[in-house]
Amino acid sequence: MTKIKVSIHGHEKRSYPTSTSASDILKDIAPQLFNEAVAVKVNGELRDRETLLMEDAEVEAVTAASHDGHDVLLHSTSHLMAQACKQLFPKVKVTIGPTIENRFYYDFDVDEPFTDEDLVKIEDRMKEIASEGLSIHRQELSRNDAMALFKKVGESYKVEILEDLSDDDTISAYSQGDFTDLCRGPHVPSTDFIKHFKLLNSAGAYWRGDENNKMLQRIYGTAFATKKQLKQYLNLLEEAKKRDHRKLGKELELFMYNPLSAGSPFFLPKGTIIYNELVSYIQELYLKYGYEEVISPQVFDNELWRKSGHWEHFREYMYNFELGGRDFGLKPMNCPAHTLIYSSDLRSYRDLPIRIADFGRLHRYEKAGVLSGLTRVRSFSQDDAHIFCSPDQIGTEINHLLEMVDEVYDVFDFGDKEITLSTRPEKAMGDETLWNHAETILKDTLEGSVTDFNIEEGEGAFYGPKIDFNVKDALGRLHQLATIQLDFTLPDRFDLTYVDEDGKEKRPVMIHRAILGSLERFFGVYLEHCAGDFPLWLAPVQVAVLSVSEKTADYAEKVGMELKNAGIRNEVDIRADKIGAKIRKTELSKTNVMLIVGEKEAEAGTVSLRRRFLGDIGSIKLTDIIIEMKDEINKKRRLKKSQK
RNA sequence: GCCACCGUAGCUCAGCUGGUAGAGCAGCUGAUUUGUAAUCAGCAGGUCGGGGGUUCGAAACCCUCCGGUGGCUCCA
Repeated sequence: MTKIKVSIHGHEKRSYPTSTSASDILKDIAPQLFNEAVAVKVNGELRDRETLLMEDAEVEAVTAASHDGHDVLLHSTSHLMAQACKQLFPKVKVTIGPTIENRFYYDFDVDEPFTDEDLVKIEDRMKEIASEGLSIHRQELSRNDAMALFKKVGESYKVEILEDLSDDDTISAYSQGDFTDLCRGPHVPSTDFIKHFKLLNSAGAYWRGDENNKMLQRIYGTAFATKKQLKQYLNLLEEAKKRDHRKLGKELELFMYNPLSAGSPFFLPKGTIIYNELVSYIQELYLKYGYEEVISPQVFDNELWRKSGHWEHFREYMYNFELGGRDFGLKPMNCPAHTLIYSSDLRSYRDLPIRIADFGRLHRYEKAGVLSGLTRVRSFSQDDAHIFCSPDQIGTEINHLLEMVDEVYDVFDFGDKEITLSTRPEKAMGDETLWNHAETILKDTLEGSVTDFNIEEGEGAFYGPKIDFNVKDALGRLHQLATIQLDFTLPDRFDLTYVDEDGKEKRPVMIHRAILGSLERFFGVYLEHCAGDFPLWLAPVQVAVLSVSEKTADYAEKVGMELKNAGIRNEVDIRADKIGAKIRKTELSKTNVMLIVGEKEAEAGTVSLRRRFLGDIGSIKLTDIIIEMKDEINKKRRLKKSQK
């Protein structure tokens, strides 16, 4: 019998007969890992634990604690759900059941949509099957055999999937008890590895995401290796619900909606203060980074949109109307307007780069079903700007932008960010040399100034490559905010030129960029990130002045007036309530600073300072606290988590 | 747009299988004059999302419209 040499990372090499399973080797070399391993990696490739080894190999135990292992567990849980579902509803047809971040789903073709009670039933059945400890087997088969197998059991979606595969593909099916599913795997060795899971919700989903296809019923669920992790994840979902910007927006009176303009938020006085602070912060940066802000029209003759290509590509999202025999469109983007500004004058290479910024209101007719809070709206504005530059200025501009993005995310306390460079797609337009030139510059610039970034080949826009920034919020969720997109087609469409050193007309490159992105969406994301606890510079009410009794009402008013004169937004509460009640009310409004004034303070000309998360701090001179607050506001300091 | 669920007072919600609406908070009025997360009492407040239908009778059942929520391929 041939022997193979196998090692488990961190352990010595040992010899085994060929066709020994990874499982047996694990058991032999590292029994403690054997118990935990949901799968193995053989020479770095993720495999079932029962994989038979045919040659020398390096084997790694994969536990559910690792990302890969968790993925295997999630995927196996989706199979378990499909099995339970088939048992309870024999008529359902299974389709696909992949894993997503911390969750899995499975789509079923079923006559009646699932009810909440159905989910409970399915979950209960899953628990039963799990505890049976059915072993999970992989079998590889030819495409024809697989087709025959799934045809026989009436799983037409699996047959459809098989039709798309080629004869050369390795085709595998996994079985557990009475359930067999077409699946690439790998899976956990048996159903009792699946202990801590929960079904979350169900929803309709089109087969292959195409609205022309049949509507399937999708069930989402999650699973973890330990009860504690599952609980943590469920807590995270709870926390997310608590700080949902729609809920906070209502509670803190920041914005509202009305059915008469669905998808278009009304910013209330408090929300408007925040919105305007965001805008003026960005305007400060425009001064620093050399941008020129403009205000451009809201409505254009559709001739503009035909020329820009929006009519062709974006028409279904545009608000259009006819007046006086002319067709008009409400602008969904600022870029065409900015090209008109650019071409309104003769431009020299000495003028470049020209950076035109615009907070113009944009309107896009989003489908009714996709509207959501501030994150998906029909009316919004962006911290939008277009940079017109020569091809050899691209690198400098990108560096400039990376610096700006860093500065902004630091102010808003977004620690981690993920950067993605998307390159030339197949249906790209524009000069290929220019594409290559630009991509090289983008790559080099990113490499020079950023520690880490992903490249997504072929994911760029048809008009140019782009860099996207995803930030992680306080709950670890990713949000795409900033984007930098090169555009090689719009300058062509509008025949934009500049006169170069050699006296010849050249084509500028256009860079679309936004840092906060949509202000509305950013507002929502940031509101959830800070859970409504705004730093002082953004807080709609920066100070609440509370009188202990009506005896000090006049003094409280005086304090409020002095704050106002110092430019500090404040509210004075002189109602005949007990101080405890006023404090409670103010705490619930998440107001950062409270100044409590009683007779002692009135006599001494001081205020008693109470800060959110810190509580009673004690008496302090009003002039001193004003200086401190002004400093905190000017420096845009934020309350650190550690201060809580 | 499509599927499911939801829409009751300003807010959060109760209202069982149909018998013509209720609580807490907020609001208003009065009393209390208060020292770091809720003082007491009284009053007022609702086309039960809109429209249509079934019924002796509809917040509840049916239809329809409006709005909201979760979703609608990071591949078997």
